Amino acid sequence: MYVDVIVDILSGETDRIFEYYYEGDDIRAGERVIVPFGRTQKDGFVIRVKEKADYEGGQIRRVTARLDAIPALTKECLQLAERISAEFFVSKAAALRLFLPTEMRRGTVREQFVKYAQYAAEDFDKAMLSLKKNAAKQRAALTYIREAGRARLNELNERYGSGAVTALREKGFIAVSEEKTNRRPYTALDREEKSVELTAEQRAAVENIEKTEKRVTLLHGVTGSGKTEVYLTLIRKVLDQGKTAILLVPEISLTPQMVRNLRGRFADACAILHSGLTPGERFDEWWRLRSGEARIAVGARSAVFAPLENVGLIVVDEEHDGSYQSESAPRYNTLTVAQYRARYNGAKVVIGSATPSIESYRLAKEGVYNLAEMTKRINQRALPEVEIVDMRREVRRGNNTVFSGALKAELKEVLDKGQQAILFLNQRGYSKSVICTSCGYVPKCEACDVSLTYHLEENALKCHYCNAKYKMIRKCPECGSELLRYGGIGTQRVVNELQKLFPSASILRMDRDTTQSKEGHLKILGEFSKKKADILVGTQMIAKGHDFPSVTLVGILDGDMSLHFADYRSGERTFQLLTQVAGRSGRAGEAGKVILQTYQPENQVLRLAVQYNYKEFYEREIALRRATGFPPFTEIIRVLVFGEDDAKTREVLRAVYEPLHAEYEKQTEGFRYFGSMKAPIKRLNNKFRYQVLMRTSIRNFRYRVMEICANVKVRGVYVNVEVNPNNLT
DNA sequence: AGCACGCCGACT
DNA sequence: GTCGGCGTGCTC
Repeated sequence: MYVDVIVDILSGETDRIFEYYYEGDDIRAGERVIVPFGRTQKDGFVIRVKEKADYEGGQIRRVTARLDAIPALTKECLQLAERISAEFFVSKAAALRLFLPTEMRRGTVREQFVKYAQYAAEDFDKAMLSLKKNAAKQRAALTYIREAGRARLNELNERYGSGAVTALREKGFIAVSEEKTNRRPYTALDREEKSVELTAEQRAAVENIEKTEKRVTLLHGVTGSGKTEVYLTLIRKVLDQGKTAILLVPEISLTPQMVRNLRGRFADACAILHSGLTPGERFDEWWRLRSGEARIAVGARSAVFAPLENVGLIVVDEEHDGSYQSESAPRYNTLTVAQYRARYNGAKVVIGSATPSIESYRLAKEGVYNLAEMTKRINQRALPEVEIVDMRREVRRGNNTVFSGALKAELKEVLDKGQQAILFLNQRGYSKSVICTSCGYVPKCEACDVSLTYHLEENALKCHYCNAKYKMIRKCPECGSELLRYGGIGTQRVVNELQKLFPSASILRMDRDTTQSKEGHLKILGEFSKKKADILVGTQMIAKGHDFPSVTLVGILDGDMSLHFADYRSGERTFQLLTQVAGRSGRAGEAGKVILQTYQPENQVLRLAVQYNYKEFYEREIALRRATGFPPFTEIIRVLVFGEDDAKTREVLRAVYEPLHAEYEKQTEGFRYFGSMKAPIKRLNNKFRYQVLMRTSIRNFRYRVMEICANVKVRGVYVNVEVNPNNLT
């Protein structure tokens, strides 16, 4: 037989089919093989098996070895990889790699075996008699193993000493066998089954989703409306039909909660896939899915590539979350991949959120997606009351700390009552926006209505979407104040100031630095929920999905910071964030309180978030997008060209720019913006970076862009094509 | 991505 | 004279 192979090399030059010969007809598409390549041996993916060869340019060489007992990739994976490669401008090898955990490729991780001792004596009494008088340990061990039938060898060794156990083995009274074990993550999260009665609204949502002919359902349910229970019910039904399911959550920090629910309901039928597992755990969980032992995959975005067959349902929880877009190569969009998989399998996709992304909600409103809504919280509990605190007034009063008077007072009360509080602040962005702390003014681009970013080298403010340059301001043009502030505040500083304010309070910090270790999120959250600390200070990672019954106060220190990110989605992100954060307060019993500190108390996005008024927010936002020409009315396409050699990189930039510009000239009216420039980060990892940025309403223009970029192949210079990137760095 | 082939500068 | 720099071409 002949096979088409994609060699596992990440280079544009080699990213095409190479043909090999295999003696025999038992080789399958989807297997991984070792093949001779030039004068080396390389790993490769068999993507097709055929009777005759097509290659006529020279000798066809033989496959050196086969790597998989069962093909690591299914037919579906192969097809999907092909589409992903075409859709996201990713090489075929890179797309194929997505389907395998890294430890599969490196081969460093093996299956783990555990030795078991088995009772093997023919006649117990005879055996006992044959033992020497002083061999008390051996007698005890033999008696034990007869009772137990079998036991782990190392456990037996510990109890009776390895000498005695070895002696029994030699006499043939016990036999030792090896068995494969699965390394299992989060064993601490196992719990008993608990069935929950669905509310009328939840039942209606389930029915709605089951009934619809549409592939995708957007489940829009307010915070606390019990979306998880709807997912679990749907998964149960899908499993009952003999199918499998994938459940995606936005971040690793959220998996434990979901795992707890799933383990309770489905025990070992669920497997976890994400980067926080140890290599051994990931390897075993992956194989449990591949072999059919586990039928539900849970995890962050990469779990959409779970090696399941016959998928009946893909759930994307918190669908608005930015982490579903892969920001580093290979770039892909999880929702798009989920839809491909669903179409292939005839499965349904359910995307859920309390604050859907503008794009998704629009598709639902237009009838492309099915829409299911849940408007009531379970237990009818009220959403917490949000108080907006005007930080400009604090500044005027001479309070230059990050805590307003109101927040301090509330914190004191919480501490006195022995309750808990969460203080939330935004991640310090890479880009610095400017805000007037006297009046809340933020400089914005006149053309794009996006916050400007301060560039130190040029001492200027720039718009990242159209490259417009503005003079840096020393004074606020609105109120003349010189009290301008750049960027955000850090968690460390907040903790320090807080400790000074409340010396006896115990404070936990949760941010990227403190959650590096394995299951670090879990540890911090665990400590906090066990009430080992009074106050938890953190960035957005604490905003998501955790339940802390005794938290009665949530403070948002810089409620408008996310509004000023240099991003057309900053309004959307802010609304989502505030809604989520507020949802952390008062989840059980007592009503919670939320304090939102801001320099722009009159801002409409904040107002609507405080009222939990998504629909009005959506109407406002979609009108704004239409007016300013941002997605979903246009697509932002960015071609990033980078390389170590500046001159060569510029040459490549020219080579893509020129044909693109010709397209632009042909249909200028289809573009909102077109230009080329240095990337906002001009040099990264020793590489010079340039970009062509465009905003166009021409449908499918991205494919034209990819076509053009695919034609430019220069060694040492890399070209990326991104559509609606989450950040422009 | 590797690896070899091939054509120009400073060394035993 | 040659050792070795990295530009270019090829891998079924």
